Amino acid sequence: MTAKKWTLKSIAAQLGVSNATVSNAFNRPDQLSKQKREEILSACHELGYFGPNQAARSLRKGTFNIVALVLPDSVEYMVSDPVASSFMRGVAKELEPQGINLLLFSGGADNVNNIVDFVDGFICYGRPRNAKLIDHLEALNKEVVAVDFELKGQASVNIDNYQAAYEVSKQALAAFHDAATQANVAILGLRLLDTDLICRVYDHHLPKLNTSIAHQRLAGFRQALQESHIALSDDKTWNIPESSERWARIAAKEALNVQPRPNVLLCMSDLIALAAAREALEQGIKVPEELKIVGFDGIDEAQLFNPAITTIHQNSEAKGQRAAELFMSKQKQQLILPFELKVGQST
Amino acid sequence: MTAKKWTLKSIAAQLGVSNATVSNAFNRPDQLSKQKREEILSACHELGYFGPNQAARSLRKGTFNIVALVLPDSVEYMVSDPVASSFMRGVAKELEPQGINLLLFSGGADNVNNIVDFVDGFICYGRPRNAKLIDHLEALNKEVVAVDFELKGQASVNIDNYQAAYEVSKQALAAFHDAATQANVAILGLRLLDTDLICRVYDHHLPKLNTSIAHQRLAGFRQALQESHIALSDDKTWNIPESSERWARIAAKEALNVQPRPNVLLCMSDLIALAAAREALEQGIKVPEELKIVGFDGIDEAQLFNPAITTIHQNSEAKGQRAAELFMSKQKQQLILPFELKVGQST
DNA sequence: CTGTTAGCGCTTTCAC
DNA sequence: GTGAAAGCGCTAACAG
Repeated sequence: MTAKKWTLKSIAAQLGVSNATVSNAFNRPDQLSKQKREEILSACHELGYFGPNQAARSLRKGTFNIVALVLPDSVEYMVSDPVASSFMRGVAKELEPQGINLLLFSGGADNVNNIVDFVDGFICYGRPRNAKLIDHLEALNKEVVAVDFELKGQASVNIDNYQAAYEVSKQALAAFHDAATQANVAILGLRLLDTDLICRVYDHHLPKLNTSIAHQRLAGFRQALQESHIALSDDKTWNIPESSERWARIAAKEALNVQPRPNVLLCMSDLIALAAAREALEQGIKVPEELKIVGFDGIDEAQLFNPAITTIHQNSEAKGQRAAELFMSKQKQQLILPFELKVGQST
Repeated sequence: MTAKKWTLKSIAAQLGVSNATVSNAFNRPDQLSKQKREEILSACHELGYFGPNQAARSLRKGTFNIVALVLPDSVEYMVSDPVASSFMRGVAKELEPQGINLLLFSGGADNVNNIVDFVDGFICYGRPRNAKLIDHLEALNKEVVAVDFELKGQASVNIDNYQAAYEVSKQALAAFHDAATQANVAILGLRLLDTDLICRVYDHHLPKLNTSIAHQRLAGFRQALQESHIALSDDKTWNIPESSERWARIAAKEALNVQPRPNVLLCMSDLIALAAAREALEQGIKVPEELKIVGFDGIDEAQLFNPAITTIHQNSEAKGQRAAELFMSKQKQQLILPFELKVGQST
């Protein structure tokens, strides 16, 4: 016996009251006596009417209790990244108690037309891969919070990636200060280029540095190198399209095969640093004696690794919470969150 | 200049055609000439009308292109689990190309009222923590796919957890076959009990074994022990509420402090097995010589660990894909997926 | 406190 | 091919 499909109207008729009364019973307790309200609610429960249809309600009110979480790329890329996961956890932690649900959306899409009419707004985690989508989001007439990048006229949450990268590379280079050996640096970059390829990033490939985290970090690395008078030839920077063990291994192999072999690896994520460290150890290269490695993010696995990876720790969960708060407050603020240099045994 | 907010009606007026014509231009190409259609579409684009409002359209049609992914517990618990993430990746991989979006929903909720009117159905990853929700989902008049558990009258995707647990524990016990030493087994269980506590699972705590994966695995472990004539006293099984390093460590500590110390640890997830292995190594216990450890799931990290964890590998991504396929096909099938015993160095 | 009603933006049937 | 109109299920304003 499939339950009869009630509507507010039909249930009102059944109960012998007007539909406004039923609506009020569910939405505006102050509009009717407490007793009547409970009478109605329990009668509805009895009959199997669980409240006003949310789609219709939303159409009327224009609010949805759904927030779209826009991921940098397709949903499937993202979920494997522990940093992104922590971020999501933070967002959910803040939104769930408010009865707000999360809709996952791919940053690879051209536009948000399919979902824009179902959501109250967007939290955008990282610069979407599809540039069209960015324009679209800027033009949008809905609440938007950008995380780890900036969106004209919209709120944002960031850390100072430039400064963080600067500090962590300083740390990596410190050992060479008074030593006989010269630092020989390679950079394993994450999404420096808009491509799916693992490849070297020659200067002529690289567009003008923008506000993406990859470019900011690169600028920080370079600044540190420059201050230490260390040259970085333009065939010593790699692009990795995705923060995964497999891809990072390949890039690490390439970098470690260069002669003379680099003795410093600046990595744009801990996952990359870990992969590089594993590769090095497998090749019998001693870390940190023969090779110093730094990462970025501060994931648990990198701290548990032996040697623990020197890195920039950022609290992704807190970042998610702040982003959600910002979303709900509707303030168009630009938040800069703190980070922390964590010195491990890998430098 | 915020774009004027067009509606189908207003745009039709603007273009001097009827609203049916505009609607058809977007939804039913066969209802008007190709030329007229393109005329209309490009005029709309020009004016900044991106197509019919999806909320209104859904209200009318009753379809949404949104699927709710119901997680076992709050969204924040789940995202950190690599197995769950792979599953999600599989689902997304299948749904995204179809233009179907994923709405995340917490299995801790009482009911799906807040979202049921926005989605075409539910993919339910693991038995929801809240039992009320389960009843609700069974009664629902929408497409539902249950994963890693069963839901009366609904489609489902599973592996044979009982058999898998049986096989992996056989493997753990193999070494004791002709050896002088007796196997001394402890079980680190995942969500055996409906509680947030880390605690021993005495027989009188444990409800009748049900179809949840934890109970199925426990039954498989026990069967293997029984066949090998190994007693398992009822104070040697632990409940861990969540598959995380931190919680698992605590349980592992407890288990390893028991005198005489167990020499076999049957763990219900790789994350737990990893935590146990780390704890053991820190205590100077040799794995596998003094302690054999097996896990469950087959995550990368456990394979990269030294010693590699013996485990049951299941392809979570494929599981997600199959679940999504099943959802779209609307068949009420019960799928059983294969698994694979992976023998590492931990046994 | 209750009942009536307009209308959120759309799809679809029906007559033209 | 087009246009008029009903209605998806609801909320909120308004009059009683």
